[in-house]
Amino acid sequence: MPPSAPSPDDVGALSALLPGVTDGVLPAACPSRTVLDHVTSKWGVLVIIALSDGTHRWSALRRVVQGVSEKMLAQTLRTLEADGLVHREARPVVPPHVEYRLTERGRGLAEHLLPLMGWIAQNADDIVAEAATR
Amino acid sequence: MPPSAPSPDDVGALSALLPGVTDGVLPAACPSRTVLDHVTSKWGVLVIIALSDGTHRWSALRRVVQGVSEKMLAQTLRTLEADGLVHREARPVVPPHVEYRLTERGRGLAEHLLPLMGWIAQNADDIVAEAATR
DNA sequence: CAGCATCCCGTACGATACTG
DNA sequence: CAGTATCGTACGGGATGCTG
Repeated sequence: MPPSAPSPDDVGALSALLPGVTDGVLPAACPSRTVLDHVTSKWGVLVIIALSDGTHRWSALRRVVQGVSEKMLAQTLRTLEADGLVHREARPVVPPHVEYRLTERGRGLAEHLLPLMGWIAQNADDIVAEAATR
Repeated sequence: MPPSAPSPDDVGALSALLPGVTDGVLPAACPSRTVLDHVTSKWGVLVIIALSDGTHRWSALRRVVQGVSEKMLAQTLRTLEADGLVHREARPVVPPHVEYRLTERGRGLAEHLLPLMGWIAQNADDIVAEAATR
């Protein structure tokens, strides 16, 4: 298969929609894919959403993000922390008191996730109702 | 919001950020969670992004969304189709010719995913570089 | 070309128990 | 209170082969 085959279809307008981001293709092994996987991990979006209104303690996060296990909450927070999206602050008191909040970078991301969540919440009822009929 | 209101951290300002969406909690079993799971499934975001610049054939999608297997591409497309986000059109010719495009609803969703992808693409290098040092 | 069926494996995930 | 440690399983998801 000749790599020079100029097909007007496969080199779409993606590059125009995501300027400087793609050359008409979404590469498998690239930093964007890694970050996307972290963010769209099972609990990533929900944790970031939960933190977008300010600082929360571990126990508060467990209550807000309903259904998350201790293990997964910890793992998700570790990943987001390593990515510089979440800041962890532990106060050396007894009993322990640990707070989590978004970093500057995390807030930048949340600015995109909040509208997305809003859209989903507005359309979810219609979508699942429709999907149930098939 | 009146400052006199005793907001003890667990009833956060989430409700204000996502008006009418949450009462300070992100419920486990609800339509929003279902749709979120569909969209943030491993290939959901990428397929929608790939379709945001117009109609694409099956084979084109496989080329654009690099790394996706036939099975997962099919499964993702079925789910998105059932959710009314993607439209499938098969032309009864030999050999088969099947086209996919976003529905109106799907375009509404893409309007939120594109900026998100843009942000990720811009920040991914820094994030991955930083995360590697830990 | 577009895709389903089948097999099979790794790991993501949850439940439980334990600790600083 | 805020986690780790350990274990077991379900399921996501890849590889292959077959079909309309």
